[in-house]
Amino acid sequence: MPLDEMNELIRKRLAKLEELRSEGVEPYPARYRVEHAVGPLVAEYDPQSPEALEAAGVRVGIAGRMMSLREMGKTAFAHLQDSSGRIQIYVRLDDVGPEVFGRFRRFDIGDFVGVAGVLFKTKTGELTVQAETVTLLTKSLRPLPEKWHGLKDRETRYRQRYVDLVVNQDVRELFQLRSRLIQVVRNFLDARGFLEVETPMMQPLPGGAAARPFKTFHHALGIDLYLRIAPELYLKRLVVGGFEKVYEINRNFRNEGLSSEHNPEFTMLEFYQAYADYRDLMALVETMMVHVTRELIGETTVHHRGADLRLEPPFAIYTLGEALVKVGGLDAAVAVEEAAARAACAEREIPLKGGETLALLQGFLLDKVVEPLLVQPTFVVDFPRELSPLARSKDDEPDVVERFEFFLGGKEIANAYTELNDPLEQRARFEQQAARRAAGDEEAHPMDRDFLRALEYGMPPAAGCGIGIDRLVMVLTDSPSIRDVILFPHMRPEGGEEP
RNA sequence: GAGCCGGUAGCUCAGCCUGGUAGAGCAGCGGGCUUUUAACCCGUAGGUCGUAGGUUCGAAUCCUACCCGGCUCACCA
Repeated sequence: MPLDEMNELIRKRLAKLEELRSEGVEPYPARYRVEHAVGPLVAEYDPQSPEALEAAGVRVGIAGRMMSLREMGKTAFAHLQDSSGRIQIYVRLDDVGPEVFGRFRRFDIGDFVGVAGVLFKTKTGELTVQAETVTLLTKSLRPLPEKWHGLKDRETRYRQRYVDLVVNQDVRELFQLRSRLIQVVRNFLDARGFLEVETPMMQPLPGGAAARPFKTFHHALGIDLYLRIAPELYLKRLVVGGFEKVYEINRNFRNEGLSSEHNPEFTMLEFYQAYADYRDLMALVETMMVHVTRELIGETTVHHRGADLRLEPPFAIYTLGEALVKVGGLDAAVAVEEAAARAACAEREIPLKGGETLALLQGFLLDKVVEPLLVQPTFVVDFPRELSPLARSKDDEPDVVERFEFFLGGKEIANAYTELNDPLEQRARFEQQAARRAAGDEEAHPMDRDFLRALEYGMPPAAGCGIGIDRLVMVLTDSPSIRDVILFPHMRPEGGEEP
């Protein structure tokens, strides 16, 4: 038995389990008829007066995990928790009889219990189920963390999220909010005629972003495959195919460092709209952000790291150059001169290898200097073409692309651009990237001939946008680490564990 | 990858500086208590002090290496 730590507490519970079993009580019954969820019961009956409750004689049947226990000789109080809430139960020898009461005395905190009984209010006014019978539904063998201080150890909380969820209500609520966020976003896009699609997460060529991919091998085909770093090139193929509004919400995988803002797999929303440009998507993102915030927070102000984020349109818009100078407080020359940008990087102790272009230096400065300052909702537009191999240039300024990034709470939340749909131009961009790759830049975008073929058939003018769901949840829930918004964040495996 | 901080009972923590062989609360166990709610009262049990070495008569405590986690930095355009 893999109960590795056969400590005294677990042995005691195993002994109780065997006792109950020997008395004919099945400690792991297959099913139980649950009549009521706890939350709605509390909502409906807690406002009622004790007298009204008694007169009504409301019979209920509930089930849940026992989270506390106060035994008093011939009676006991406990709290039962189900996914909708928590309610007190009152078990009395005279009500349930000696046999059931004797069994109940061997129930433990953490056990799943079914209770049938009548609602009443205690002296202190707490809505309570006076049990007529109690049924063991699952015997718990491991003790839960302490009732008062709970589970605080971050490592245990992340590794054993199931315990974290049992014990910490705020954690349950956070992940419920995350789920609702995705639902709200789906509804938002569905209502505007977008089609949700699924594209490959295993790709022969990892494209659509610049990042190191995870590599795997398909035995039957005898080929290497890469876990996708972005769905972009497949979603655009669908626009070629005639789906004018598409989106996908799912995981991207990047084989890079872990930090409070990076998990190797993370959730992206990407959406594409034909006949729209990046300005149209800016308006859409602005509307979406306000809508999502209202739906989830109930107002348009979000408290995040001590600041009040006001999600009220119109959001600020800066060009990259303006952001560097006006927000970042950098010398105006960094907008146009490589030497000035280089000097600014050196001043901020941003490590350089030498030979960086103005565009690359500006990218560094945006990330390091400006991004943390973009706390209120802000769009930054006009990125150098060099940093955006899949984006369309501006007609009057070919070295700049029609692109925006959206920042909130000092984090990059969204990245969008008018898509490059000129197949000849796209081929030339890929060739530039290939040259960089040949020069040793492993993150230069790979040449994707099938994608070019698709563009050659013709992709209508379109714009696309990616939104980092994890980071958005971090902002909305004021979470300091991405691990707090991912149910099972990646960690180094524990040593000596079974498969 | 580097620096700093942490790892002691199931959980939350103290003890470490100033070495003498481990403590509290909760949870557990036994007893009492038929409206308690951090229930209460009496009693009781529970530990490879992250791992492995070293120094020492003696190590949770000092030293070294390693493991795991957190934070910061680097990396991540």
